Amino acid sequence: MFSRHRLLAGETLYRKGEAFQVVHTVRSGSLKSSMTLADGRTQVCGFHLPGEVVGLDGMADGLYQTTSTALEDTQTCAVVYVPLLALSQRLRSVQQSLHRLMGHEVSRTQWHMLLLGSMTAPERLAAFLLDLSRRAAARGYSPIEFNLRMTRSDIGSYLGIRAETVCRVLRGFKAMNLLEVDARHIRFLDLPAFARSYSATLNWRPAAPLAGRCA
Amino acid sequence: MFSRHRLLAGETLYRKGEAFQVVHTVRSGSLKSSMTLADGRTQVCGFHLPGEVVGLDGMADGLYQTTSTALEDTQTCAVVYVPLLALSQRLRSVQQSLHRLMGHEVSRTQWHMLLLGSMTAPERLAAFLLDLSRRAAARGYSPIEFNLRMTRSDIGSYLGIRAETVCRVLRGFKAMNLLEVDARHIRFLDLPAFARSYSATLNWRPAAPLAGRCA
DNA sequence: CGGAAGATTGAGCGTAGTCAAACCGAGTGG
DNA sequence: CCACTCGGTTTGACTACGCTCAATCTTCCG
Repeated sequence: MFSRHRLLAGETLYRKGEAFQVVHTVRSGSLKSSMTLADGRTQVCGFHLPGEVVGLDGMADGLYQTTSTALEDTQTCAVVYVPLLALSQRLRSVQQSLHRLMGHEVSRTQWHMLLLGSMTAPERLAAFLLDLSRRAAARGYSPIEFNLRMTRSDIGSYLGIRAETVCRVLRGFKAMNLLEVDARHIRFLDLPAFARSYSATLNWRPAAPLAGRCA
Repeated sequence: MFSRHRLLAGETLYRKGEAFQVVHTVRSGSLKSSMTLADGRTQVCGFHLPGEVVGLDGMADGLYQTTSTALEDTQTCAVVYVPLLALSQRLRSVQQSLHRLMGHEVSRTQWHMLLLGSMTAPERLAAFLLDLSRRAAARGYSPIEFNLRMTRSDIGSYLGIRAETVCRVLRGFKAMNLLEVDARHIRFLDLPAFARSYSATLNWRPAAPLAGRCA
């Protein structure tokens, strides 16, 4: 029912269209999941950090809808879906975890629709950074200082803006003394103030990790 | 376990923050679900037609994340969640339907992220119209001719553009002899051609309705 | 009939996109 | 150890798509 996976940066965990057999929990490293249009335009749908769950989008009709790619050396724990289903029929707690997880996936993507449909570029980037900050804190790391694991293009795609715009907006934040940016390292100079000025963008909290451990 | 609800245009089925108790299937009429930012900007997250299911976003943590509003006189069938859970533990088919439904909700919103993040205004509107066309067909109505139940503002919000842009793009389609627009009535003049020219935007298919009937 | 909400259209503007060049850092191989 | 390459990042100049604001028109109800 459980198995380990090891990926190098750039390798895929699964691809759009593959048969959905397992969901994964991230043990270390990080992933992005993305969709692609016929003409090559792609949209990053999410970034996945340790403790989080990937692959639920395959549940709709047994085929993955996105492609999941490692951003760095990454280890996951694959959980086979069919026995998980059976287990959730016997154990109410498993059923509940599974439903909460899926519910969170729904509300996370809905919240992201709000971001993509209604926010300006600086608001999007602020929401993104605050989200990463919170997720870092949730895993026991500093919320005011962390490294981005993804490229500017990935960030831009995720936020519906261009990589160049990501650069310019970061420069803007820097100029306003809101944060320090050194390549992929981010440090907030006054996180509460930053959060306050973009509080409208601060609205969503991460899901609790799947109960139970990797075998 | 089941109960009927009747709404007039503009009335809400549930509001963000309310306790999640039930999911609804739409029996007649139509609804929109939306999220709102602190400063009043809103994002329409979806439109819901007869046969479709509303309210799954409450599953994340027991509170609805969106507000669901009737676009016209509407009837729904409410299904109480707790007994539904119990039922899904006994009947594999119910469990399966529920999971597929949630999976579809995930992939629908992911697909919409792609639209909001990567497509131009005409592409978005084309995707929207083609989606409505397909859903009309799925319910046994003409895919080439139908009435919009929502305002231009709602469409714009849903697509991440302004109502004025919706008008202008519709006028553009009209000028290209792709379709006729009379207020809220849409008629495709050559649906296959239209679908072909915007095939990149055509990528998602609707969920099967929830098995079983309203008591 | 009158009022309100929605739809349409136009003019002008601004945010973010495009294109292109320079820069940087990490690997690789001579 | 340095030169070279290659992806990724940064910056600038210019453009354009879609937004804003405002006026007008239409439709729908009370």
